[in-house]
Amino acid sequence: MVEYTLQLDSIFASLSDPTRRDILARVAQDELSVGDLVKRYEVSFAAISKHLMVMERAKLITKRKEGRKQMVSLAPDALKSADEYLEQYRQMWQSRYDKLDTLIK
Amino acid sequence: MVEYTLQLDSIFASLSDPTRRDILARVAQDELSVGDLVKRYEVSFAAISKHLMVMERAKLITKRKEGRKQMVSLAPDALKSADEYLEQYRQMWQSRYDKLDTLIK
DNA sequence: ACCATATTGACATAACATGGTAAATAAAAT
DNA sequence: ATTTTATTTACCATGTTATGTCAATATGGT
Repeated sequence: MVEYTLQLDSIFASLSDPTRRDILARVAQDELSVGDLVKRYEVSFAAISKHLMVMERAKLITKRKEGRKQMVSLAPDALKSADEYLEQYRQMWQSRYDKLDTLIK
Repeated sequence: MVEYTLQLDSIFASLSDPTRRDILARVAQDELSVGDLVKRYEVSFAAISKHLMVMERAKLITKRKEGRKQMVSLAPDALKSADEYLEQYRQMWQSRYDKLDTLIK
């Protein structure tokens, strides 16, 4: 069986690393260069560059050349498919809460 | 930096595997034994058992002993923290759409 | 007690992830 | 043209994951 959604594999794999989630949160606020990001972590330039590649493959971020810098920002609709995936389950626990609500009243 | 949310690490890591997502979808529908699940995939009993352990650690599923079987079901609130995580970003792309909407009108 | 069924544990292995250093590339500044 | 700055690649070590086989354990049926 197993769905055909390779997209989700890479998105969720990206999100499973705390450094990458942190990077995502930062670039969602401001566009930042790779070097800007490196300054905020204890790891090497190369390590961050690799995290960014993982995130770019998952289409969570986009890069834009600006002179010799690479500016990183949140991709439009970055987390949309992840969200759509959760949607189905959201309805389940929502309805569970609704039932609880009803019981309470 | 880097958040303290180890919970999210294991949830997203769990979801990054298509077999595990598929298992989740199945047990969200019905409670199934480990053996029932094994029948649906081409991999070994042990492999499925391990996938289930990963998902159990992430608190996505729960197991319940019934005789010599282990019945697997979706954990209550399984994906809630993942959903809460996405929530912040949801607002971002939502507002982007709203702006687009405004432009169109 | 014995056998069949269901599941996990131990161990092996191949693949992949992560992170380091150093070399390579690219663009800007001098 | 050379140097400096920004970033990526290549290469290496280590750790983790996915999966397999086979042994061990647990439960239920006869």
